[in-house]
Amino acid sequence: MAKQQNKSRYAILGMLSYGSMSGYDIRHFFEGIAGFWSESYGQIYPNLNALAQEGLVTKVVEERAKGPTRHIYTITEEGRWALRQWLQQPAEPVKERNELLLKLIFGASVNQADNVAQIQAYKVRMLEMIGSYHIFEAWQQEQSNHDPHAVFQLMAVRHGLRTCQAIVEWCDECVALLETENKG
Amino acid sequence: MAKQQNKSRYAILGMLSYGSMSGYDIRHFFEGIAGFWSESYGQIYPNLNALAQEGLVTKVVEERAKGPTRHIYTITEEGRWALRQWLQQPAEPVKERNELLLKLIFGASVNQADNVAQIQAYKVRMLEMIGSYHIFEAWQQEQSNHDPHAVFQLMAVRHGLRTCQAIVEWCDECVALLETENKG
DNA sequence: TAGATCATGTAACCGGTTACATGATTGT
DNA sequence: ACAATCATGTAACCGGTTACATGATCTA
Repeated sequence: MAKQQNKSRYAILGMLSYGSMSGYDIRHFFEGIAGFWSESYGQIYPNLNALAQEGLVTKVVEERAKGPTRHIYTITEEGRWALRQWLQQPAEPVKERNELLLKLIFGASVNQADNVAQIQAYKVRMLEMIGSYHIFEAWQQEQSNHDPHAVFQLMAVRHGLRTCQAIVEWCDECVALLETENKG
Repeated sequence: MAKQQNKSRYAILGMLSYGSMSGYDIRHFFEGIAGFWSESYGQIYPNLNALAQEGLVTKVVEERAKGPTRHIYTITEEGRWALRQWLQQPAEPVKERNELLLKLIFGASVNQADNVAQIQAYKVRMLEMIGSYHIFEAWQQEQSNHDPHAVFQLMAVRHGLRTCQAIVEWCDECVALLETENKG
């Protein structure tokens, strides 16, 4: 059980529920959504073919006067059904594997400076992400309010903001912790 | 570049920097640390052998009167050096793939109730994790204060606590967001 | 004219999980 | 007697990334 997951399938299917698009478009959406999901071409194109063969999506080759040919995929009724089915299953917990945390619990093997550097770098990355989340949030707010996907995208952004902010505070706590440790 | 990572190697090496132990012990530590890292036997035992062949660890078979034989591994000086080398490299950012968030951005395809259920289940899991973090925190506080690893373990726990708490707040925000959406 | 972007795809590789096999010991 | 835990290991599988191949078009 819990075998044969292939979440890429559903990530692709879900994107096509937004509207018809190409594999290239799908890739870009996830790149833009900054953080919580990623898909590589090596996963997208083969899955798109499989999905088409199973009748969950249809494919139209768009020959254009200028620019390379685009393969536009459209979700079918069966596809929407399969997506809904998956959406209703409880999301399985993320198996985290946080390298920073792993390095930190072995922190006794290195200097305090090494540990602080590691934490500071993490904090910088979080601040950068907060910045891009803010940009997305602002951009999204001034978009059409009638977009049914808007609320859900806002949720994703808020998730990123809240967790990143929590981690920034945690970074400060850690550095303080190391400093008192060194003094006492 | 960035190829050939195999973080399991270093997770194992790091554990052995705490003290000599068996593959079974290593597995259990990560299970207990609740959340931020996991290792399976299918990864531990082969890696332990490879590490031994490279001279980064040594192996002693402990024949016991009672109970199965244990293979106790000890980190060598070369092993400590390799570990330190890795610890000093900046931790590469976690590639998140959060299924809950993925499901949520496709939330327009299902009922409000489905989305709320998904979020509530997530919240429950977070509250459970907060509970186990609190237990670990309390247990750890009353342990020997002279353990050089204690601060670092505390950091890991604090990380878990802060992020989980942030997510709990986020869950409430999301449910509120959905409710106003439905009314307005 | 060189480099970035658009666009599709495949092959190789690999980290990691799951499931299975085996067997002793301890607790109920 | 049965289940759980202790303990080590392997084989199969697979999801996913990286790197490579190809070629058009747009821009500096």
